[in-house]
Amino acid sequence: MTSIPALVRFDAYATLTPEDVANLIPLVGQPTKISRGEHIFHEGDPAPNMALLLDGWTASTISLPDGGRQMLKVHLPGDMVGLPGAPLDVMPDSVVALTDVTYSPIRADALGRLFEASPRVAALLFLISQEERYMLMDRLTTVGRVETPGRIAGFLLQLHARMLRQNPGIGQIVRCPLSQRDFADLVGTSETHCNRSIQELRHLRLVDWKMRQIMLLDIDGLRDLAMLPQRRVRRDQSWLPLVH
Amino acid sequence: MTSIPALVRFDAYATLTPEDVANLIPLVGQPTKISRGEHIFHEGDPAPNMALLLDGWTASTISLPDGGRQMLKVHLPGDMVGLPGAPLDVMPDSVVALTDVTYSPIRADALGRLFEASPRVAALLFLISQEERYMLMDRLTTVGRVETPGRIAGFLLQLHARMLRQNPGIGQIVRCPLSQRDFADLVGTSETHCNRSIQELRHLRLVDWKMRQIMLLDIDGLRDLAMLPQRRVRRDQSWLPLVH
DNA sequence: CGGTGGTTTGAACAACATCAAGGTTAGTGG
DNA sequence: CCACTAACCTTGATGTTGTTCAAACCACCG
Repeated sequence: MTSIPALVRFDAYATLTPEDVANLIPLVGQPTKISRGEHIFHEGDPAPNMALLLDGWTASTISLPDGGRQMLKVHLPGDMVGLPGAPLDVMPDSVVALTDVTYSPIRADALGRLFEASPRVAALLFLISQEERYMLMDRLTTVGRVETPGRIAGFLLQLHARMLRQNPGIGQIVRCPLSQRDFADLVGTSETHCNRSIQELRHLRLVDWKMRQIMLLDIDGLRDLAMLPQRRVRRDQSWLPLVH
Repeated sequence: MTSIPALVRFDAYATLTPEDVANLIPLVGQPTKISRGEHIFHEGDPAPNMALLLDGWTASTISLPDGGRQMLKVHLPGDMVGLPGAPLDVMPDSVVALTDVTYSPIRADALGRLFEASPRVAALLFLISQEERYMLMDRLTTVGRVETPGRIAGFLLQLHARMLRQNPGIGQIVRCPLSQRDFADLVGTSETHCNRSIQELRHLRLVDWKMRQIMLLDIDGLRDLAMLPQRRVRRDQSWLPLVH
């Protein structure tokens, strides 16, 4: 593990060398602070608009003309936001702060120089992007094929696994700034039905859910409901380019 | 546009130079043929297992213990499959041939050499991965927040846009080897309800759908139903590394 | 003490799943 | 050309899951 918490995602597959870290430093710009509820960018803003989250939580959302909103992902410190907009003319999603947030903008030309300076870090960025893809695939699967309690279980497990990787020792407790309204937007259901599904999870003794503190009482039971296997990352990526 | 059809995805953002093409050639192995219904790989197979689709259509699916199945994406020639499994120990999804198929395996070590040999092509690969992400985000949004006819509309529009990019001149006709059962698996609904939703699209004069030939009669109407904007890729990616 | 944001409940209604059957089409072998 | 099969499409009936709207409840905060 590197000593820089914001780079946790990069050393999931290989220990970052001092050279790797030196190559990553120019990527991130001046830290910026925003308050809960403010946006890093809105859907429709000119692309690219990328950032590295340093502190706090954000959420990526897409809004619909009928007032509906799909929450695609919540981001933790160390996550990068705005990357899916890189190929496009305008950003496809909005990123809103769920807490007070500190982030660093990422400039596209700095990204270009990173690819040139370090094939190895570029390959790590490739792996991180593929991670985002399978996590989206898992969420599409539960939202498409599983009933609401299972969708909630699936999201909770995915979030818990991510929090564990970045902060081992949280145990089975998920502390997060998400309201039941937010959970409904995450799993694609109404606030009312989300509330009743949470009560069902409580009644099955799978979770102890009070306000914004969720204790996972029966991880295997939650996994059965979500109907998805646990994903395990493979740390030996022997194909990765070596440091020059 | 390069003259090699299987590399269409790569020159969406910048014209591939002869050097770029030369760097991509070693990536792909011996072409392999399989028949409709056969798999390139199964979920649970050891990772990585990557390939470049040369001819025919495939689909990526995740199966659930209850017998359900979510279809995540259909792949066209030029698409790469198996990339989301790269960070993992086992493949998260299966890729099955929807037609007779020709593909080339992609070896991980060849991928590593590509990152070293060409920062520019590596950056193109980064952009392609982000494209896959926003397409998944759009699908998660329609499946989560839109009713079945709109989900079908959204998938059709996305597929049509992809087919147009790789083969301009198909007009408004989508010829594809997908049954209504497959469409149900794609949009997360039952075969019965999918059939009734297709009839609704027909009745609204949005599509002319017969067997495996679908004519999009009213693209704007379909877009209204799907409630998603058209995504436009930005070809001027001035941050891309230049050829050495 | 009156907001405000969040959670919980009820009741009526719409969307969707499930099961079962019938119909249609394309393909195959005689 | 016809009989037969398999895959696919279509329809009906019934029950469940989820939505919508409205209101009550609760904790926290200025």
